[in-house]
Amino acid sequence: MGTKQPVTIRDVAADVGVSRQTVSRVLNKGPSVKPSVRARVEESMERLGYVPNISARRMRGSRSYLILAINDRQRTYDNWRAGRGNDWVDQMLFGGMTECERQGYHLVFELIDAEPEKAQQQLSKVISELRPDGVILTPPHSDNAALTDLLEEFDIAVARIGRRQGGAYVDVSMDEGGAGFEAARHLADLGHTRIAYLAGSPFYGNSLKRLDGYRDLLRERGLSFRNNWIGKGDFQFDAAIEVVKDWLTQDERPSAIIADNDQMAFAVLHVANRLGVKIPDELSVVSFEDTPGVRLSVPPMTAIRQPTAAMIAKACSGLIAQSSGDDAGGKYELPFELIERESTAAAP
Amino acid sequence: MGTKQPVTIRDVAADVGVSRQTVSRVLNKGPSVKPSVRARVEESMERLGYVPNISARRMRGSRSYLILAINDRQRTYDNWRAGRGNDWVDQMLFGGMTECERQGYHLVFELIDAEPEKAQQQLSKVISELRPDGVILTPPHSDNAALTDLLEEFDIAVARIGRRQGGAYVDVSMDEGGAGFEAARHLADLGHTRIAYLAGSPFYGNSLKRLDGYRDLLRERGLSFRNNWIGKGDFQFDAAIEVVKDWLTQDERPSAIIADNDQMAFAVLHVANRLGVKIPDELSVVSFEDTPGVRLSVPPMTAIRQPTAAMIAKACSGLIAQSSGDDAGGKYELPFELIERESTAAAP
DNA sequence: TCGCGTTTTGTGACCGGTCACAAGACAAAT
DNA sequence: ATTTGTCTTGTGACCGGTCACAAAACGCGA
Repeated sequence: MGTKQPVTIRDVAADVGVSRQTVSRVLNKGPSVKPSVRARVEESMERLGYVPNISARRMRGSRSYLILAINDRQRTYDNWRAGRGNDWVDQMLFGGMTECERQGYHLVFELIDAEPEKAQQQLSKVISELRPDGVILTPPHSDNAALTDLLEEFDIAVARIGRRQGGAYVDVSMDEGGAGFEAARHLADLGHTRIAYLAGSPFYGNSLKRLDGYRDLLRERGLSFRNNWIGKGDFQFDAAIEVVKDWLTQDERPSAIIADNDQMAFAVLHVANRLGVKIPDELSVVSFEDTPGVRLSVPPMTAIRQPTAAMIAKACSGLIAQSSGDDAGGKYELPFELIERESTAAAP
Repeated sequence: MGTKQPVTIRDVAADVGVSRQTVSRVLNKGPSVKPSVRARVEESMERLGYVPNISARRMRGSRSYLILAINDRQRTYDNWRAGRGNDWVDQMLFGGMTECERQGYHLVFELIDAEPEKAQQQLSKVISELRPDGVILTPPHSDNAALTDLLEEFDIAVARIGRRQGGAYVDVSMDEGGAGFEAARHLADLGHTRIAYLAGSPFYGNSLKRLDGYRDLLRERGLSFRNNWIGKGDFQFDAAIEVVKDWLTQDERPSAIIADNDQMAFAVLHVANRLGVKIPDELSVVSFEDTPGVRLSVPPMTAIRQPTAAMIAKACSGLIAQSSGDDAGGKYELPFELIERESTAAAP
């Protein structure tokens, strides 16, 4: 019905009796404003309910107050279609939004295809339309050099989730090695000495880091390391099934298994159930991926939880700092969380 | 490194040898452009890689090409903190993004507190900053009249998810009555005659609609309706536990239970398991909420799935149409899906 | 009191589009 | 050939901020 007109910077200027520029300076916390004037302007902004128009600021100004978060279209589609219930986006939303809001920014999500050609084209379009101050790349886009190159051309700050090395980017990752170490330590503390490890892929850096962490713990505790207790599961349910079946039918079977992702952890549950091996009484399981699946399994699984919300929040604050001119890049490694549920217990 | 300059409307105009306005007209698919000129402009836009700057369009123009989707902050926080893995946001993201992209729009998510005072204030701020063409209100905000009033004042189109009645708004909901009917029919078709119903809240309209649907089916099939087989679960796990315990320990117990939400469906599983009642052999269960929890339960549950992605997509297209001037409002009721899993079987 | 450097404030142009309106082109009618 | 009406195209102002630069006010020593 009504057509409420928004309050502009001119309204405030007129109200206080100063120029637009002075109001603008107060707004941007610029220097060279007499404290008494600043106070009067701030009071007026508050009283009139002035809120700067983000589009106008973007125009002549150099900042757009927008952070763009890029997600993989296919994965989002799969989550939607299969109803797998990965809550990655929820976590991003909460972490990113909270931080952006705190700093007067807005977070915009976009879906981009993983296929390199399409990805570049789509990103290029969104960039031109929105001209965000920073872009957050999530896996698998974090690894796409064509995208970072493109963003560099446009002189837009970049944050990559799950990467550590290279470039003047804001890289936010989790301490994967520490997670491998911690998962194993949790089991060792429970008295386990026969700890097997269902590895993901040797081509995936983070997977190797976790495996190293596991090895370190074994060494530190003086536990024997057996090569055939490193299973090649390749992140697949089916492949893991075979490996676990093999392990559990040996004479001396492991008393605990660490799985590099949730699908393989499910495989452990599946085989154990079939073979009548009780979890956690006879076999403990730790997953490296805390998706809803492992939280709701029977029994609910002890898992390493990736600090997704915190990582996105860090990415946002890093990007905002960078586009404000201060620092450039920055590498952050955030702590994980080991969530104890009911799939781990004292060694039999 | 590089500082790639974006292509502007003037670049295209100069390239083709026409005025800015003509290019603008082609861009907006306006009338009164000679076909030959239109073609040349389009070719030039394509060749130069021209993409209109959304901020600039917003300035003088009346459209911002932004749709704002409002989510409840608390619920998002809970999902994050508890890791419950509700994939609502995933679904919204996929459905909304896809539709917006198709029409050259962008979707922006914001978190708003449910508390009326805060909600108004926060929404007002975001509106002033972003000036979106439309806002999607999701529960519980759909029911907040203060918000719709506010948006009307600003002359911004509104879409409400999960509402049906009143106002010149785009209302998108699910056929709740049909869902209640269908859940019961699925069971009746399996030969069940003793179907109990764990009701949610009598203060929640959709809850009542579903209950009515259930009643209709019973009447249509000539099945006996028993008042004490309508359980007051109030959407709570604990309350449902008591009701179900009572039902399953009676002489003549129900052979099937419909639960108004996933928490209560879990309660059924829990009690049945404790009492040694086998699901689905001795008792069938249908849930009204298809969250990851019920998909991953043991056994996975048959459930009514809300078409969240489709609802948001519809909301977006409705808002875009409305802000383009055509229609106003519009009430849409989208079909649900009954997903058969392993918690329902032929009556014993 | 004056001069000079520093701090504070103001002015006009501008960002990249769209709006309102005017002007030009062209075909049909007079 | 002139008029009239419609279709097509162009012009200048403008949206709401920020930039670059100029002007005014102030502080302080000579």
